[in-house]
Amino acid sequence: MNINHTLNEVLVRLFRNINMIEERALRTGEYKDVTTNDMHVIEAVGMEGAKNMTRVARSLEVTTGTLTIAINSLVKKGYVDRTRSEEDRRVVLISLSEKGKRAYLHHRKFHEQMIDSIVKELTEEEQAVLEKALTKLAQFFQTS
Amino acid sequence: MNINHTLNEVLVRLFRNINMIEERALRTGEYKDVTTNDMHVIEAVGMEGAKNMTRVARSLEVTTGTLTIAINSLVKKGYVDRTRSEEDRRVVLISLSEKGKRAYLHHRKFHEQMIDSIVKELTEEEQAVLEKALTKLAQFFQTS
DNA sequence: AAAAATTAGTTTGATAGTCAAATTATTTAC
DNA sequence: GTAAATAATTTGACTATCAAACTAATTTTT
Repeated sequence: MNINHTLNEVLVRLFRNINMIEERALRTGEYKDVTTNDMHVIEAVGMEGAKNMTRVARSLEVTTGTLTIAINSLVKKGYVDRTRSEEDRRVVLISLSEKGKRAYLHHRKFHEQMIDSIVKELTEEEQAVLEKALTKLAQFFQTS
Repeated sequence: MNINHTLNEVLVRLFRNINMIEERALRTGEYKDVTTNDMHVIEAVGMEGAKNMTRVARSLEVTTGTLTIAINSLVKKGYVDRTRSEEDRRVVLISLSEKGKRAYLHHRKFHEQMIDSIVKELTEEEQAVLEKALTKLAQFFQTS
């Protein structure tokens, strides 16, 4: 009961504030103009060369219309390059610009620091336990 | 490295999908018309009698203008009652209607089930580790 | 090879959520 | 009793989202 209560408190606070928290941590210096949403798009576009709109939209679980709007803004801000495919001229290829790649790595570093700050306090056994618990949590969400 | 990677994967997935997931779980039956945002407002209004706009807005970290919009919608949907204070007629008091209270409890039950489904799979030692890790995570967010 | 169907992406029209700044109504301070 | 402060709402602007209409290009059918 007590542990449940504490866990619930922590989880509720994390869930409620997660976007705000992450945004606050990420929107610094060079990346002031990147929203959390922009960052998710940047992550989905990824570092491994160009992807088409449909593929990225599907991975983000939004419509291509929604992605078009997001990409318009990211192109204007200079994080994403957009070109038409030569093989199939219906297809639009999007990829990260140099600035976009820097933002991607900045974001990834934030995540790595976050994980490190947790893991470094735990023994190996404890780490294994944590992994098990989080996997359970992810499963709960997938099936409910 | 390996554990770090797994932890990152799980956390990233949880963070990215948290709103969608919670919304899907909550918008059922009687509560089809409640958005995640509505639910956060309902939670902030709470069960312990009337609160004024400024107080609730501050606890949600939004402007009172934003809260006014949200409350307009929740009043229209029947989840929140709005009255003017008699002592100070500038003040607007908001509280949960009966329907609002039911929605609040529905939401809390979701969280409790979630916590139970995690905790019941873990030994007491394991529970302690999870709590420790999540507390660290919350601390990381508070200081970064 | 022309017409029809499909596919990729954009645009449009609608809704929700957000903020800053202007406005209204009321209370407090001098 | 006027001025200042406070509480809330309204306004105007922006982002995010979807479904549906639309445009352009490719593939399939006949």
